[in-house]
Amino acid sequence: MTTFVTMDKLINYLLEFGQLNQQQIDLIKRKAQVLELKKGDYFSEAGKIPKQVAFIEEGILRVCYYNSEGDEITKYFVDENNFAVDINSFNQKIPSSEYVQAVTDCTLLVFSTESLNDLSATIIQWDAIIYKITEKALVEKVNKLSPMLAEDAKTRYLSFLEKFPNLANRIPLSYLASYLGITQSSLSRIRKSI
Amino acid sequence: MTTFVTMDKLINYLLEFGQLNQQQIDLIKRKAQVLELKKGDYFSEAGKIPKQVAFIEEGILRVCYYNSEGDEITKYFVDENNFAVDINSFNQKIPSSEYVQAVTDCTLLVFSTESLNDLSATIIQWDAIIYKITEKALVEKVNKLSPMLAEDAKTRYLSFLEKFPNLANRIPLSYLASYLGITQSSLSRIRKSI
DNA sequence: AAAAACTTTTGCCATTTGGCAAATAATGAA
DNA sequence: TTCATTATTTGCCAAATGGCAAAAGTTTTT
Repeated sequence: MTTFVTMDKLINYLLEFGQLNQQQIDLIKRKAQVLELKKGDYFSEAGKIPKQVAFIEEGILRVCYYNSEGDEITKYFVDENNFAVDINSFNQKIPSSEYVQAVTDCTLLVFSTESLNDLSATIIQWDAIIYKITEKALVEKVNKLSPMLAEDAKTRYLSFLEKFPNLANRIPLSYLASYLGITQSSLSRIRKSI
Repeated sequence: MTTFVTMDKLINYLLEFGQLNQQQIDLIKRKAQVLELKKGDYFSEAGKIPKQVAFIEEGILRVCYYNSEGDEITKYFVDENNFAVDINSFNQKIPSSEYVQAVTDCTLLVFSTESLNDLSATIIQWDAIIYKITEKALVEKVNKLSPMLAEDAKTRYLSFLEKFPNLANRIPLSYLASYLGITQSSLSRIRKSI
C-alpha cells in the first residue's frame, strides 16, 4: 500500500539550507520514494554497503550496533525531519557496522544513490545543501554525545527528557538504556527515583 | 621568535583531500601564519567568536568546557596533522562555549577568517577540500565518542591507549580522566590494576 | 477471555566509581 | 641541590551501577 505523502516536511527542511525553485522541488519529489516501515522493521543491515538515504517524515528510527561484549547498543535515535544514513559507509562505499531499525511505525522518503547523483548533477545547489545538512547533523551528534560522558546516568536521563520530551514515552526502555550507557534495570530505578 | 617551518605536514594533509598545483600550494603557505604555543597557553577562549583555525604541525591541543557542576571537562584532544576549531561557532559566528589549550608545546599554522575567504575565492577546489576534511573530522569524533558510553571506564582507558599509544604519556592524568568521564583517582586506580 | 510474548520493575548482592584528604612522587624554579 | 609547586597515588567509606533472576505489568495473539 502506498500512502499519499505530501513531502512537505522534506521540502521545508531542504529549503532551510538553500533556495529551490518549483521545478527543482518537483524533481526532488519525483526522485524520493515513499517507504513505510512497521515497528521493528529494519531499514538497513550491518555488513552491507548502504545504498540509500532516508528522510523521516513520520516516526523514529534507531541506529545500532553490537559492542565487543555482544550487547546491542543504540548509537542514536533519529526522528521526524531528519535524514538517516551511515555517512561514512555511504560515502566510502564500505560495509556498515551499524544497522537501522524502526522504533515506531515510520514513513520514510528514500533516495537511492542514483537518485542522489541525478539530483547532484541537475540541481546546482544540491551538493551545498547536502553538505550543510550533513555538517549540521554531525555537529549535533557530537554535541549530544560529548556532555553525556561528563555526567552521571540520572543527569543523562534528565537531559534526554528535556531535549526529547516526546521521545521518551515512544521508546522501549531497553533501547533508551543502551543509548544512555546504562542497564535497563538501572534506568528503571533512576526513573522511579524521580 | 619565528621558527622556520616547512609546512610540509599541512600541504601533505591537504593533498589527501584534493589536488593542488604549486602555485596554489605557495598561496596557502603564504596565508598560513606560524604560531608557537607553550604548554598551558590558550589558543582560543570560551565566550569569544573564533576568528581563526589552527592546523597542528607539532604538539597536542585539548578542547575544554565547564560542565554544569563547574568541573573542567576535556571534550577531546587534537594532535599533529589535524585542524582545531569549534566548527559550529566558527561557521555561525557565535561565541564559543569551548576553549582550546596547549597540552604540550605546539607549533600551529593559523588561518584567519579573511585568509580562508581569500583561499576559498582563489582556489577552486578549496571549499570541497575543507568540506571533506570537516566531514571526516566530525565522523571521527562521533566514532570516538559513541563507543565510550557503552563501555566501562577500564575499557575506555584501554581503547584510548590502543588508539593513541603515543598520547597517554604526554597528557596529564587529570585531562585524560575528564576526557574519559571519570575522576582522576579512579583513573589512577584503573591504571594500577593493569 | 485466556494464553503467550514481551516489557518493566524489583530484590539481593557484587563491583565500580566518586568524594575527600593525606601521603608520595615528580617537576620546575631559585 | 633544595625548596616550592604540581601531579599522582592511596586509604577510607559512601554512592552509583551492574548482574541475575523472579515478579509484576502490558501488549498481542489466539
